[in-house]
Amino acid sequence: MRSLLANVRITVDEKVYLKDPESTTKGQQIIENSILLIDELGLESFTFKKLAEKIGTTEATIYRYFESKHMLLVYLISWYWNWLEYRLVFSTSNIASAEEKLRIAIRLLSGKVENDMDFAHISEVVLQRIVVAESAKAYLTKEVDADNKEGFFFSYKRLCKRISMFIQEINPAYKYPDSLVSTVAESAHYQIFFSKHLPSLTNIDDSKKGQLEDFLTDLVFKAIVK
Amino acid sequence: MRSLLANVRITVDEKVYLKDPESTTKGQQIIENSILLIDELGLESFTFKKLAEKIGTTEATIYRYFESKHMLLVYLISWYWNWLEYRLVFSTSNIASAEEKLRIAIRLLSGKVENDMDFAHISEVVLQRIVVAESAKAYLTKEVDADNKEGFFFSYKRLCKRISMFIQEINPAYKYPDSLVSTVAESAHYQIFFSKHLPSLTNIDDSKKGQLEDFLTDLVFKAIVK
DNA sequence: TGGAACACAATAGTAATACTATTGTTAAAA
DNA sequence: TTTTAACAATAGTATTACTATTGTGTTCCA
Repeated sequence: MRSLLANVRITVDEKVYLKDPESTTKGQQIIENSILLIDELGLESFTFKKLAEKIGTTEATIYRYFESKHMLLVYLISWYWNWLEYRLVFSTSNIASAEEKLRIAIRLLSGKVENDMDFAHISEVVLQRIVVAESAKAYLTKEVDADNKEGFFFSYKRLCKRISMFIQEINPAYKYPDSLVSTVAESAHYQIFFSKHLPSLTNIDDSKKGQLEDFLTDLVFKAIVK
Repeated sequence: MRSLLANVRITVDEKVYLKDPESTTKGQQIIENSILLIDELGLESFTFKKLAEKIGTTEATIYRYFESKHMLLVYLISWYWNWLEYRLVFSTSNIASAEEKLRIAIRLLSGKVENDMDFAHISEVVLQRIVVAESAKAYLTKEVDADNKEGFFFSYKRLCKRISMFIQEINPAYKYPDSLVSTVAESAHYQIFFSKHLPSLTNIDDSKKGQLEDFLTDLVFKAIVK
C-alpha cells in the first residue's frame, strides 16, 4: 500500500497561482522539481531558467503557472501548512483532551513526519527543509502587507489559530496564546537550522529529533500552567 | 550633553569589511545611509548603486569597503549585537543577582533603547528595525557554513552565550539554556514584526513595548524554574 | 469529422542587478 | 618631494527576472 491518502489532495488557494499546477503533469513536474532544486541550490540561486532546464521546458511555461519565484515559494509554504493542518486534524480527531491535542501539535511542529502520509509528487521531507530554511523569506519583505491582504499567509495563520485554541481551552487566562504558538512554530524551524549550521546557539542535537519536541513541550506547558 | 559614550566606539571584526568604514568620513556616510536606505527600500530593493547616488559617489567606492551587499548586512548586524552586548555588560556591571541580570538581558532583547547610548552616525532605532526584518537573511543562505567558519556570526553567538550563562547560574540542571536564549532573541524579532504586519499571529500590541518583555520574561522564568 | 481551444516549445528581447577593472585627480603623509 | 591613499568617472560583463510573440501538436465537443 503506497499511501493512506490516495483520495486526498492538499489544495492551495487559487490566488497563489496563475494556473493550478495540480491540473497538469507539467505543473506537477514544476512542483516536484522546484522542491528538489530549491533544496539543492537555495532560494537565492534557484531560478526559473534552471528549473525549466531540469524539466525540459522553458521559463515561459513556468511563468504561466506562477507569476514569480516569490509566488512559487508562497505556494510551497502554503501547501506545507495545509498538509500539517490536515495531519493535525487527522491525528487529533478522536481525542478529547486539549492537553493531548496540544502535545500532538507540538510534535508535528517539531518536524515529525509519518511515512504513510505522503503524496505522489511531493517530497515532504525535502519540503520541510525548504520551509525551515526559506519560509521566513516569504514574509520578511516590503510587500508583506499587500501579500497579507491578498491572503497569501492564510494557511499559516489558520493553523496557528487552531493550536492557539487548544491553549485557550487549557488555560483561558493565559495572555499570550497566539504569540506562544508562533514562537513555537518559528522556534522549531531555526532550532533545526541552528542544530545543523550554528550548533553553539542550541542544545538540540541534529541527530536526535525527540530533543526539540521535548524542549518545546516543556516550554509551552510550563508557560501556560495555571 | 549629546552622549554618554563620546569615547566609546563599537567595533566590528576586520574580516567583515575590506576597509574599515569607521576610518573615513565616506565610510561613515556609507554606514549611516545604508541603514536609512535598507530600512526604506528593504534589503531586496537596496543596491549599492542607489546607495552611491544617495551619498554622491559611485558603486566602485562602496565596493572598496564591502565585498558585497551580504557583507554590508553582516557588518550592520554584527555592529548591532556588539552594541547590545556592550549595553548588557554596562547595565549589569554592578548587579550580583543572576535573575536580575537575566531580566535585564530580556528587556534589551525585547528592544528597549535608551536615548543616552547613541553613536554619532548610527541610527540605533532604525538599525533595530533592520535587524528585526533582515537579520535572518544573513544566515538563511547556502553559504552559512562557510560564513560561520569565517566568524561572521560570532557577535551573535557570543551574546547568546553570555545570556545563557545567566540561566546556567540560576538553574544548572536546565537542559536547554542555549536554545532558550536563541528562541527568545529570535522570537523578540518576529513578534515585533508580526505585531506590525501579521497581528493575528501575536497578542503583542505594536504600540505597547512592555508586553513583549512581559511575554518573554514570563516564558523564560517559568521554563527555567527548578 | 471539423474546428476551436489548449498546452507548451522556441525564440527574442528588456531593464536591472551584482559585480570587476581601469584611469585620472586631489589631498594628505613620509 | 615623492609617494601613497581616497575616490570620482567611466566602461563593461554575466546573469536575473521577467514579457511578448509565434507555431505546433493534442484534446475536447458539437
